[in-house]
Amino acid sequence: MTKVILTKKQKELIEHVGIFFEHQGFPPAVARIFGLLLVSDKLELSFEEIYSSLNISKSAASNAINLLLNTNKIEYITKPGDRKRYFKVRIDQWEKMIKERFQGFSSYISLIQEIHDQRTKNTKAFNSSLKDLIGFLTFMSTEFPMLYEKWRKSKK
Amino acid sequence: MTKVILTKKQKELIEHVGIFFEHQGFPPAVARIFGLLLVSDKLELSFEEIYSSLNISKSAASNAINLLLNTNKIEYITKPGDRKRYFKVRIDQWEKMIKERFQGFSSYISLIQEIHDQRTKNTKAFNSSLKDLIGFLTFMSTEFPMLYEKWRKSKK
DNA sequence: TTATTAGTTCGTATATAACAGAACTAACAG
DNA sequence: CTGTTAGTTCTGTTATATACGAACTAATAA
Repeated sequence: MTKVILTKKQKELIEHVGIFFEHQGFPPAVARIFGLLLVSDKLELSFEEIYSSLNISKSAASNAINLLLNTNKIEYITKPGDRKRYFKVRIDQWEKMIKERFQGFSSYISLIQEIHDQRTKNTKAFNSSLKDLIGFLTFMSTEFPMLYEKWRKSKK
Repeated sequence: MTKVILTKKQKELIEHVGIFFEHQGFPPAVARIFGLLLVSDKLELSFEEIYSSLNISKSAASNAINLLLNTNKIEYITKPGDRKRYFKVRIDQWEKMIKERFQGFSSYISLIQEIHDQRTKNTKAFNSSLKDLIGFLTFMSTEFPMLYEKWRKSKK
């Protein structure tokens, strides 16, 4: 029972983060583990610390951790002469996550384009709204990388 | 059985659109109905046309349509001396949908802020990455409205 | 060689989402 | 009044997601 010590506030925040990530489509246990790793004072937690701190089963923890590893949300480190793995948030990957959110646009664009292309020509106003939408999303997806550069420079 | 006539290509596209909206979190039947209304030559479809064209039950259609109405994805019109309602996509609402996508950022920001504020001060690098992330998202959420204006002007 | 540790895998229970079908309701039509 | 239409609500079924717990495995330790 190598639990991580957590204040009441931290426990509440883990639930809060958990619910947030559930809304993003993660299963409850996955979302809690991610929350724990974000909130805990200790950044690198062992398998046992994770499942015992959250009162979830080993199997649930195993599956959840593997999901988080596979989607690059977390990674693990090892220590010489220690068989355990220590899991931590891949905070370095946040840029990628944000970009993925924008990437969503491009599949949105091609879907709407596909709809537009097969539509009857008789519904002019509707088709032109679709065109508008495509135009806007295309504009956004070209502007976004520039905006990103702008921010990167302003940071220095 | 007042089915809408659909080409094979249109039927396929409805499924394609359906799967896309399933990924966005809509139930299958809801996603199909939305797909049908986007793809069909006829823009305004009656209750019966919808459920019979998609081979879904009346109850499924009723619930799905109400969900789409409640979330402003569709609306309906009526015709004098005709008790039916004719449902159509609220294409005018697409701007709002995009904005909602960005609105998501602000709740993301406040969550990360909350995590950052309660963290131990001992994990400097990690905390500073969180700060970076907050800075970037804040930057994006202020720049977005400007970008939107830029597009609107360029359109005219 | 035996025990322990660090996880994984498998079978099972539980909850819930999604839909079908039938019964129902409200409005209007004849 | 009686029937019909347009849609809703209720009940039951099925499929799937999630997690538990126990058995298992592979590596190290003693």
